[in-house]
Amino acid sequence: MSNKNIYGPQSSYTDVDKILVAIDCIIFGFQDGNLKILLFKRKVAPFEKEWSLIGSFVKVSENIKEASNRILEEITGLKGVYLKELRSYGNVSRDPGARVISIAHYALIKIDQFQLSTSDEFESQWFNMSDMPILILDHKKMVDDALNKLRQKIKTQPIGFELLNEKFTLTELKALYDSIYGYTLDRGNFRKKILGMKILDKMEEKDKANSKKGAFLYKFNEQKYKALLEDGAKVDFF
Amino acid sequence: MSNKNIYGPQSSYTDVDKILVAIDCIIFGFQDGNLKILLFKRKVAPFEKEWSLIGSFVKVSENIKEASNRILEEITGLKGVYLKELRSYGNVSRDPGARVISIAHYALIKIDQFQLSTSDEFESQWFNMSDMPILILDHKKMVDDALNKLRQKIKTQPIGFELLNEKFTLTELKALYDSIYGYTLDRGNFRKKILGMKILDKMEEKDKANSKKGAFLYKFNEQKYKALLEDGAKVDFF
DNA sequence: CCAAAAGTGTTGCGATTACACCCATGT
DNA sequence: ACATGGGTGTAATCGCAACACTTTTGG
Repeated sequence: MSNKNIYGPQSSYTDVDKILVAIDCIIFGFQDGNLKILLFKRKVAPFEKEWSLIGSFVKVSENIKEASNRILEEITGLKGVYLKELRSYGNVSRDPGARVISIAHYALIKIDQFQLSTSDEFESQWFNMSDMPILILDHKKMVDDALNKLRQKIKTQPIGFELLNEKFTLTELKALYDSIYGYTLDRGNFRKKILGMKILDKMEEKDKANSKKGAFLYKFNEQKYKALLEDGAKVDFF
Repeated sequence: MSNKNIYGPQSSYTDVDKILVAIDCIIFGFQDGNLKILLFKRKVAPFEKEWSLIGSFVKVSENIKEASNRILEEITGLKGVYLKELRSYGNVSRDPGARVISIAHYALIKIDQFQLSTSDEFESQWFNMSDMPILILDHKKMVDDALNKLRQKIKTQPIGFELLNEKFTLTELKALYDSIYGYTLDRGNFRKKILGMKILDKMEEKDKANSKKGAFLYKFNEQKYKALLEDGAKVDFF
């Protein structure tokens, strides 16, 4: 058995293959009770007029984290967006144009604070998860994987707030969970549990957009949440 | 704002950077009640005689999954090993030798079925997690991340069995969880819960290695486990 | 006979579920 | 006054942690 390809005596940095590395972003948003995804229509061949995720190649001189943030900022104009690595997609044949390894990332965006790039270079559109168009390459698989990751992660980490405005009602928060999970939680139990965690600050104001009575607005309190974790409490959202 | 770097009209496959892509493997094992990791001593500069993970560069002609399996087979001689992507490590300065993006993978191995490669090209050794040596580059970070991933994943997926022989005692299984979590579970509650799931088949034989009375051997039954999932049961190990 | 590991039983508490019920208010 | 969404209360149930108890057998 030869170990020729493993790091070791024979290995060097000069006689090995270099490969194109890309970042593709699954951008999630939430509006009107629906989880949404931001997609882009390609204006040139190949795949002209087809829908896809947004992405870019990684430069030799930039970190992966820098590359992913660069893309998101160029598209949304927002800095400090919630952005995490999903996983890599590295099949030889995944992109007929060239051997490209894509490291997919997913982002959670507050749609209200977001406005599409004024540049008209790209045609972009928010889609409900339920009526997404066909996507190029393996982008559909990336979206499916990202949604599963989101479902899993939102159970144990307070990331739902990344999709809502700073101030939100409990009804909105529950609607967010409902739309991500794809089924309906119990109203009463939801508010008891979430309020019981004491990581939300109640505002004075009410939001009367959806009811005559009006619903109190809340803010996520990161300090209280971190204090919880320090205490070694097991934090489980729904 | 320029979108020059984003996929689009100006983008092409020819005028962008190519980068070295590597796989590094965190190889876990379990023996004598201890979670262990397989490390390798480099025999040449740079980092001569220092400990590191095993790895290799990805070839243009091979899928990432193929590359990771190739590495593991060359080292362990085993096929079909449990092997999953951890995440990518892509800082520009992580490897002083060159810009290398590493996609770390972690493997779970049944140590008893494993024997070190007869080749003496590499010096390798199993270490308890508690007395690992200093590792090169960002390999320590990779190991820490892999351990956290393992702790998290073993709570919801039946992957512990990958580290044990096909037949094992409940005491061994509990010791595995203990060593991964770093604290001790209650004996009685552990066996009640795991047996209650009905995904283990009890053998006729007993293992008398660790007690006069002898402990029954069990096998993981994948079919029963999958049936559980089909039923939509929420499966939680400890 | 007794130490030591394997295996079983019991009890109480806290979290979760599935509801039912009140509140405020714009039309 | 009533429909509608907001907000609260409660009883039954489940799961789990803690801990005590029994069984087996080699030395």
